[in-house]
Amino acid sequence: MDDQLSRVFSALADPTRRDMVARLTAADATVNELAEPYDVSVQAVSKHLKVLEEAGLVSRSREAQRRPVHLEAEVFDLMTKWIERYRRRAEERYRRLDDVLAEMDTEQPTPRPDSERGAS
Amino acid sequence: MDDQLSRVFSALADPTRRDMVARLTAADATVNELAEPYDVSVQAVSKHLKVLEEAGLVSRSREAQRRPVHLEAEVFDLMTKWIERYRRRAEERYRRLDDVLAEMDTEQPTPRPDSERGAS
DNA sequence: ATCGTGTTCAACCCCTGGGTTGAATGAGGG
DNA sequence: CCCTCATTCAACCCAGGGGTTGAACACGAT
Repeated sequence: MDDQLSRVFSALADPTRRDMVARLTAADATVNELAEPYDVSVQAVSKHLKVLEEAGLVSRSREAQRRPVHLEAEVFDLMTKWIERYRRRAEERYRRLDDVLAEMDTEQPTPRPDSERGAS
Repeated sequence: MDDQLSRVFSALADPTRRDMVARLTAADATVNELAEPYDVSVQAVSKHLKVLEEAGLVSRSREAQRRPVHLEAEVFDLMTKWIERYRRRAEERYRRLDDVLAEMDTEQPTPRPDSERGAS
């Protein structure tokens, strides 16, 4: 778990953390406020927040003794970009496949113009 | 790890699996083909595929001895929907915040019309 | 200085995840 | 029928994740 994208996906793989993110879209909150609905210890929630913070999904300021948690929406774009990029490719491929299938009604051999690759 | 959203996020939290998905947008592939670039055993890759399959990201048909792996792009929408939903809320909140800040130049008390919640 | 509240650190437990190797199964091809 | 290739199952190892409890730390209030 080193790159940011891994951290973000991993952070959101946990239902509790997703719920926290969901709640933070409504308003900033403190650790204790966030912990209240779940029946786990405050420390556990603090750990969850650490994960979200290291993923860049959340930031914390200091305000008296409290450390309000604030959602950072920009990181969502990182995921969206990754997802859209490959979904687009996949769909494009299906489009090509349709073309191929359409051609197969008329022509025969249809070689394999195997396309470019891309890593994460 | 029970619900599908968790499985999808969790599946994509692994760089190797993301890379497989990326490569599968170009063309279907067999387990061995997929395993080739990585220096892990074929069994390990087979396990990765199982994870992707259980997340619904991938399907496998049978073609002679081979079991070509095929990307299922629809599941991406599940994530996109979740992400967009909460990003939208977050942005809307910022918009409201701007309004509040603008009002603070003129008025004083500004109560807290705390908004609705939503779970995963 | 002291207390109380909010938050985090530390040590520990247990279970899952990703990796390994070795053997089993499936499905043509000789 | 037997061999070979592709894939999966099984057993195991080790690191890390999520949970716990108990102590420490950081402030504000008294």
